[in-house]
Amino acid sequence: MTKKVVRLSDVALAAATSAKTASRVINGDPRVAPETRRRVEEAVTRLGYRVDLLARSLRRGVDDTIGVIVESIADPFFAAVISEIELAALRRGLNVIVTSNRRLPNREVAIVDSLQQRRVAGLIITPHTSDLSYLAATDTPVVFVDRHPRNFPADVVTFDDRGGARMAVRHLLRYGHQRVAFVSDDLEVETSRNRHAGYVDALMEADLPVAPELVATDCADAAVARARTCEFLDLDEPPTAIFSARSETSLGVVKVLHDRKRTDIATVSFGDFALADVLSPAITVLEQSPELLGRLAAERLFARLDGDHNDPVNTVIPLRLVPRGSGEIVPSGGAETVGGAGV
Amino acid sequence: MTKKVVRLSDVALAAATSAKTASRVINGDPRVAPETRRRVEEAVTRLGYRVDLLARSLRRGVDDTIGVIVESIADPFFAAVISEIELAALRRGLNVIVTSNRRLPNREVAIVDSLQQRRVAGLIITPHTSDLSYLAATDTPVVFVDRHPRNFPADVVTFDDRGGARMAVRHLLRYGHQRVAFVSDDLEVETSRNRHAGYVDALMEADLPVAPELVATDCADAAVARARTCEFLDLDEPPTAIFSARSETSLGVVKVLHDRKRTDIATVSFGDFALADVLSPAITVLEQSPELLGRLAAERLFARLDGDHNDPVNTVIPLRLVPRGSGEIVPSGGAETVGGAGV
DNA sequence: ATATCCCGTGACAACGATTACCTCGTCTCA
DNA sequence: TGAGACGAGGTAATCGTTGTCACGGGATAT
Repeated sequence: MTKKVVRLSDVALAAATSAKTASRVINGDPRVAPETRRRVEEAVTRLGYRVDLLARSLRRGVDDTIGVIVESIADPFFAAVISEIELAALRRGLNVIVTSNRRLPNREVAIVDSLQQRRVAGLIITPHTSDLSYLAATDTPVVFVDRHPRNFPADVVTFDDRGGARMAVRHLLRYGHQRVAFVSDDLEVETSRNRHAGYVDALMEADLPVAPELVATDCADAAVARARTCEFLDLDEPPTAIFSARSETSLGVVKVLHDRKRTDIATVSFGDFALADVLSPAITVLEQSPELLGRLAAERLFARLDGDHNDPVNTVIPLRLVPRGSGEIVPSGGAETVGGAGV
Repeated sequence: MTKKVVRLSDVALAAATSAKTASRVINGDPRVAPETRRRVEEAVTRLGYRVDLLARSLRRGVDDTIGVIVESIADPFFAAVISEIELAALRRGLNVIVTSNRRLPNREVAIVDSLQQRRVAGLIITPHTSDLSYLAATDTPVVFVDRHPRNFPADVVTFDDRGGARMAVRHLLRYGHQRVAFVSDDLEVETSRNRHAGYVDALMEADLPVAPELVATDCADAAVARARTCEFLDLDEPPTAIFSARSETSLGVVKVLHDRKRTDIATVSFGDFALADVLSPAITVLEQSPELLGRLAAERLFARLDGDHNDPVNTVIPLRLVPRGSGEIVPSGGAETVGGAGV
């Protein structure tokens, strides 16, 4: 029933040498006589020997694995990040263990612990809300992506959330909008907070008030974003433009605008998404490359693995506004209707 | 610099007992005196002890981990599958190692080996093209998802690809289409093959010929699908309907139809995708639930882990056609134009 | 000619936890 | 009262691999 697993000692026996020498061959140690090497290699292939990575890692003290923690694996944004990290790891011969915190703070800590208990070589984390500062006392290299960790300095790779949001809202204002709505996730999440700040920045610059009824910061998913967008449209003075701070929420906003045939309302999305360019109007987006985020994070981590002991590095990726139509719509209806041409 | 890690023996020492007893407490063995248990627990928290999972797994012979292999982590379909598997694993206290084969046959085998070398408790695999039949001789439980393995029986969870495709094409034929194009990935991939078979089934039933110029089976991604769709439209006798066998290709098809303002061409997509219901016309799809696929696969694997030794089970998930508009468009232009009303 | 060094090799311990197997009282029931 | 059962706990072996150290012998240095 249970197959007997081939051990290194079996190989050694078959090759008429010691386990240690067999180990040398396996690990490419040059100090082995050609003839001996040949015998070991022959035995390895004949017996179908394969290293027990658990035993090796236990002995070595570290595992050839990096742990990645994101918020949700199913989110296309994080999926792309992960995929890129995996590719980078593959090139370096490292395995990747992916986990998601699902926004549960205690799970976040549990995952980090569990990965450390596996002796991962390094970690790439999208921090949620937990205080992970105890990681600083550990010798596990950690790189944070998309958000900063709380209470301690570390390598971080983020987007220019605030600047990007400011740019997006400025863009809308330039087209004459006065009532720009803001849709985002909870401000507890750093990215949302920063994007909100950028939104406020742009309004302040233009001496426009921040209208509370136009700010929805509880959109954890597209469904909530839909509901909030409906509420916006039902206001006495509805917004003439909507800035969605996340592609997930953009899906909700766009859905409602189309259902209600209110595609006269301008829209800019923080983050591109599939088909954004196919809709009519096509959606103007702030393009952020999750692939780049993943790649830079992996590079940073690898540098640490290679012994880089310099101060933490803060990498900020700039964003690009891609005008496609929805963000270049000029205001109509609303307040203007009163004294204007009407519909 | 390097932190000294707390070992079980340190805990035992602090609790004035033996490593074995400390181990008993850690593992919830009931045969420990309350007082001793308390001392150990106190020592554990005070010293911040955490099990070395590598050592534990080495000794136990298996790791509390399941390995998942998909084609691409970035693909929303697989991302959803993975996410669901991870959730199921979480509930069972198992870790998940996710890897992608990236369609490289040799990488596929390498990954399986590497996971086995980690002594994973089980595997969930989307097989690509490699012969993995050697897994049958292993005692690692394996569940295949989305496709069947080559050359050996095993637990498999798939969708009703052929039946679904047949249903979709029948649906189009019912609306009067005579020239239905087929867009898919390489037929080397089993799902594509089955969906193509379903397409042929439906045409044969209706005594319609399979026109080679309307069949594109090389669409590995949306970009190729776009190119092929363009070619379709440029034919002397273009199709009046397109059946896209994968949501990834659907993105390409839809993009071209919109760019060229040819939304008069009917479309059905195998697989739903974000915003499919927002486009105009909204896209008629065969709804397949990657979440369900993931859940069922996990359940199957867990059953095996729990000692189920019955014959392999073949689970086929039925599909549902969701009419949204694009699949209910009646033919126009093309051959009809000759004797018809014209545009 | 003797000391030194390197090469190829192997014996042995250690990585950290668990399992198999005992010991030693105390309790229960005949 | 004696025998077995049971509870609590300990000792030593083991999981498979690799780092440490030692060793014999030929080559090189002095």
